[in-house]
Amino acid sequence: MMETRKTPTIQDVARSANVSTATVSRALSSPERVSESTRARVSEAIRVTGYTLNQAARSLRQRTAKTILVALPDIRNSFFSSILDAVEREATNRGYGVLVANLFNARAPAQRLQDYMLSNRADGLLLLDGSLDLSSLQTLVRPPNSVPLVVACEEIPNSGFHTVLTDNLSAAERATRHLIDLGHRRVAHLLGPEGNVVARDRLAGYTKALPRAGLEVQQQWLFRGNFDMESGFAAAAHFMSLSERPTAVFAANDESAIGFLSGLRQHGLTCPRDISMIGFDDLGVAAHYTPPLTTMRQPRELLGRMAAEMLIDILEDAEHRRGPMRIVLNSELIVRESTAHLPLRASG
Amino acid sequence: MMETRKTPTIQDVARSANVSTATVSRALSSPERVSESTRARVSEAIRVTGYTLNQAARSLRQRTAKTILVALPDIRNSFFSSILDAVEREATNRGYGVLVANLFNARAPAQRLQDYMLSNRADGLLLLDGSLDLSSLQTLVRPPNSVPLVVACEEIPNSGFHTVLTDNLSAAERATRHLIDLGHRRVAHLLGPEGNVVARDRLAGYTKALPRAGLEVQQQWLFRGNFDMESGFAAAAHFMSLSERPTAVFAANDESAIGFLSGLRQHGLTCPRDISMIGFDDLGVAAHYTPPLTTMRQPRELLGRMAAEMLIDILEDAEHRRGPMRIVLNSELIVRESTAHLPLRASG
DNA sequence: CGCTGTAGTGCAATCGATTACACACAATTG
DNA sequence: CAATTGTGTGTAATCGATTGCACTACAGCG
Repeated sequence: MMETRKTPTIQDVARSANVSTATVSRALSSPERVSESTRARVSEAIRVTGYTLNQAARSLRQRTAKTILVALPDIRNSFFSSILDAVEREATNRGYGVLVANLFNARAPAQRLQDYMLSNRADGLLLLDGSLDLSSLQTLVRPPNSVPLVVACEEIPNSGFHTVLTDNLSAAERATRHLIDLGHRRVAHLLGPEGNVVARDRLAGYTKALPRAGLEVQQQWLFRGNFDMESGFAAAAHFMSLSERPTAVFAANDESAIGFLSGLRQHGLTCPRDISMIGFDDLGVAAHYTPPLTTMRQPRELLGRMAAEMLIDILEDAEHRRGPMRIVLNSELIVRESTAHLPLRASG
Repeated sequence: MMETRKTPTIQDVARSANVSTATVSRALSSPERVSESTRARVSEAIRVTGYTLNQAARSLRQRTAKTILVALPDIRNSFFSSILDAVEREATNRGYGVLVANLFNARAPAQRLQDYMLSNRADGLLLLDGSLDLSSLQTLVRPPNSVPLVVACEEIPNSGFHTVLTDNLSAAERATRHLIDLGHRRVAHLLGPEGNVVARDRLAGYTKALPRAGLEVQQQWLFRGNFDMESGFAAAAHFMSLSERPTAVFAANDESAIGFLSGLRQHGLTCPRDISMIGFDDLGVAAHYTPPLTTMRQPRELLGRMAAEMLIDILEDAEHRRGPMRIVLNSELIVRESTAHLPLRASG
């Protein structure tokens, strides 16, 4: 057989098919420009030589890596890993690779992203973290760098970046109203991380729902949280120390809701007997928690897919002058067993 | 300022520093080979021009992508996303990018990996999935392809591949013994997916522990499972249909354990009052489940880190003739509240 | 002084694909 | 029939960095 000690190149294919390298290249990337018979010869030669494209060479010439960079605050977070999953699917379908950058505890996140993008390793950036410095992102996005960027899940205010997210404010309002509709009047909110835009919107939704029911926002019923179980767990201790305790809590996300319930359990309280709890996200575990968690389901798969679609559309359409795009997806109330009518409560 | 309409290249830097491109390149990759003063001039020129390396060009020349490919069965699975997290950390520290390939439901997984690897997009493959076809992997690993490969978490029997995993068999044995030590004599096992090596080892550990306590393996106490919550949930229904019910279950992983408990709850049974349950993995949610889950903790972060280390070590040491490496990490029993002494049970 | 060794640098080839341009030939048109 | 258009292919430049080889200058040595 062929005595190819090295990876076969397009040259080898050309030789084997008795055509020029230009023809081989064209047969690969624009088959319609090559005659039927030549195409067949090239295909056969590729088979015989076992040729595979050298992506580095193509990238160098075309200034395109066929790769997107997904930057996320924390891969371990089940919410983000679902998104990543959807993004990877869509990207793969469209022939793109997915490079991941975990920003959690990273030293200079913006710098890292910049290095990645400017070194031609990725063609576009999908940012799932709203906490980055606006000005360094703008440096990236504006000429001469002109990095294609889509922000998903989170949002960067006043940035004009393309964005895909869910209706956090209105969903939070609906979540809160769900509790109110069940008769609860003392409704607390377990906050997301300070400074986080999503957390801010969910708080805003909560804040908006209360007065509509004639209720007031009470500062001591805004529990500090951080989107993770530990912070929810800690908030439960705070809850216990309150003289006048809420009968329902709207948690900024499922993880913190679960942490909170876990903390409550330590103190002998049970959900929904002693307290109603609604979360946000509908993580996989929400349906199987004890009790199954009422929550606002975010369409994670859709969100990830649309974000990837948007970014790749931008990449493949060099003339994207259609202005900033913004897609808002709707969340859905999933009622399970962690919320109950107030009158149904046995006294604690 | 500089009227650079295009990304500055090493040529621009060379011109600005008044040296040759060769010198600039050396200043970047082997600074000790360049004089102090030149080095300073180059640094300054890089600053002035805003130069960033074109990774594609370097890859082409050096036949190195500075990237590893991580292939996993399902990113959404919290276990794998933790591993991915650790891998990403380690890779980043060592200057490598991480490309992810989600194999879940993928059409031709082996083919996809091969395409990735042979197209010079990644230098090495970190495989977190043991279900791939051995022969296609061997094609990849053996000359002339010679793709550096490390298998982690799972294992591919008789493959001779480098492997990092945990002591599944002995850990499963300890888990089972924990239940036995608590006085349980009717101990069931919620299986992992059929054909999965890890699941097989955990079953083997379970099978080994029983006779040591004078117990027999009962076929009807081996519940079908699939490492996910849904399968655990379904297994609970099967459990309920049993005439003689076990008093304790060792689940092949936490997810299925949670699904099982969730199913049990639907039937009015409570853990640990009616049944003791031990899981495997110690997912984040295990500590905050109701009840907090007793489980075998796998050192996920360590495992991910070591796997990445091993792979990158191999990549950077071309002469790795030291034979197949195999690292086995120990799992740790974490006792929480889902397991209880048999005598302490109130009758169901 | 002449010889050798070494540090520092430059020249130019190279990695493997893409693509602008040129060209040959066939088909179509006025 | 000449001119024009179109189709299919080849030649060679190009992308941007790395690196083998050659060279200079100077230090150390006998």
